[in-house]
Amino acid sequence: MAKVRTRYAPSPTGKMHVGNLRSALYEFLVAKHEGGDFIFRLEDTDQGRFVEGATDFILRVMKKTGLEYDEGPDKDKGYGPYVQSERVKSGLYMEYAKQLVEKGEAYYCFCTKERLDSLKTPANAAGEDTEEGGKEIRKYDKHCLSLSKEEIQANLDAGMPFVIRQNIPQEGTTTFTDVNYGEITVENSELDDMILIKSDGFPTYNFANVIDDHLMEITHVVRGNEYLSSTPKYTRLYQAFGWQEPQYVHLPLVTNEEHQKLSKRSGHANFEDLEDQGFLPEAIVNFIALLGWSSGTEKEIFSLQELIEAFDYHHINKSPSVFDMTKLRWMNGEYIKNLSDERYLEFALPKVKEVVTKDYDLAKIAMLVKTRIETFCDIAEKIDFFEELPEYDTEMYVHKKMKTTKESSLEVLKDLLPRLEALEDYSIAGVEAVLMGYIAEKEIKNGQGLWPVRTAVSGKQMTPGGAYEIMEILGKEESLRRIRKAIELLG
RNA sequence: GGCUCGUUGGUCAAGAGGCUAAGACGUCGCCCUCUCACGGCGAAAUCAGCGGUUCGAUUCCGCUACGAGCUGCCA
Repeated sequence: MAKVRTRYAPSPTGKMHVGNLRSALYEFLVAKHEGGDFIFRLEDTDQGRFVEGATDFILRVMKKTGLEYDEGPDKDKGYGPYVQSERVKSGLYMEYAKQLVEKGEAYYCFCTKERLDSLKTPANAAGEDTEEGGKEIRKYDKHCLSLSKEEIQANLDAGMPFVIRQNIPQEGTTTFTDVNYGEITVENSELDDMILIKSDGFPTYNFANVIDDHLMEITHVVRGNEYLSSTPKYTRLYQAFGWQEPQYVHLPLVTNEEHQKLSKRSGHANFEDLEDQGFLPEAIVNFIALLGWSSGTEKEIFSLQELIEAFDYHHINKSPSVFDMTKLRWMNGEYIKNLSDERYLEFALPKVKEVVTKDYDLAKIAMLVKTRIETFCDIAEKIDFFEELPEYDTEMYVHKKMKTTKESSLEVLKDLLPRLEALEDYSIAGVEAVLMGYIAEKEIKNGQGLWPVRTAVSGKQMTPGGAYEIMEILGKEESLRRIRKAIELLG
């Protein structure tokens, strides 16, 4: 059996959409699972939509996510060039298009935009108005197919702009097989004579795609569901050339919470947005891998390597899936917890520095929240009290479950103040010894003693870590200052 | 409008004629605990509807509803 070859062929028209990233990931996985090759090809035939820097964006994301390609613009293994605009220069697409014209499978079309538009106007579709109304012609009427060889040559000689269209028969049906969706058959009369070569001489995506996939010996075409409807046209192209079709693996759509197509505005449309929101590349990859595919086991956390081993494209879902930010957040939290402390700090420290400017042990602060955050952007609001004691309501000292009141809290703090002032070893262990010693001595519950202290030094009901940890980080001077402040507020 | 595809809890999903219909996220409760988390335990919650086929349908077929994609000299 021939070696599996898949390709990711994006158009450089913007940032990397997560839908595209998932296609790229699946293409990568299909190839790698079978020990095949993953090819990167740039489909930049639409000069109008080209966005400066978009290629770099895409390349950067692929690098970050670990989707390393075996062949690409900078890795020519004999199938290059891998950039379509460069291939255009060789006149390759035009040659193939002309081959099709020779065979009668394609034809020159000189129709103007005006004529084409008039075809689409219901009012001009004389005689077509049925009771259903709204009759609109959406297909080209093969007007130029009837042009004689002489007429065509004359038009060409006169320098008239032209396109080359595929000639699809009006009769019969076309059938193709998708690995995921099965056999699909459509009436040829439903198919439009799509343009192969545009008037600027560039091939359309549809045409270049077929030519390049064949020339590059792509065995599996993995792409979004949105191409399902145009696949029959590709099938006809392959048949017209007498080429063998690749295996098609169409992927279900990824939607937002409203079941709509993911849009740029929804916040999870592209990879860089997600990164900015504090998500790790590995978590993003893991999450989108599970959108439309399941290993069939209970395992949900997969490294890229594990995905390669487990991925079987025969188990891809058919129905669209919602991009659930809540679950992504959970998964990201799992990845954060599993990060080595070193790598965790690389991401976390910058976030801590944004909030804490005082001379505290920032790494200790960062470690306090490691199991308490889901994204790195959650850090700020959890540690802000280190920088400055927030204004707080003394009602916070009243806690039924802890059995604390303002009075009992005041007493605890007053009792503890001199003991802490006398404490030299202001470490977690040192502080703990003092606090627990006091609690034991007074025969009160841990909460009765610790709640007031933690509240006093943090000014918050909820804090990452407990009283000892916070006090050690704040240091003796600052924590005592906060305790005195509390006594003052309660007094 | 036409064509194509889809529909298992709120979400991701397993399932592939007979099961109390897995598991995960989220939600709720309990345990742990100085708070919040982590961790542990448990609960509620699903086969879109209607007809067939069958001894028996989530699973097969049809229809309806709903959703989505395509219908570009975009990809």
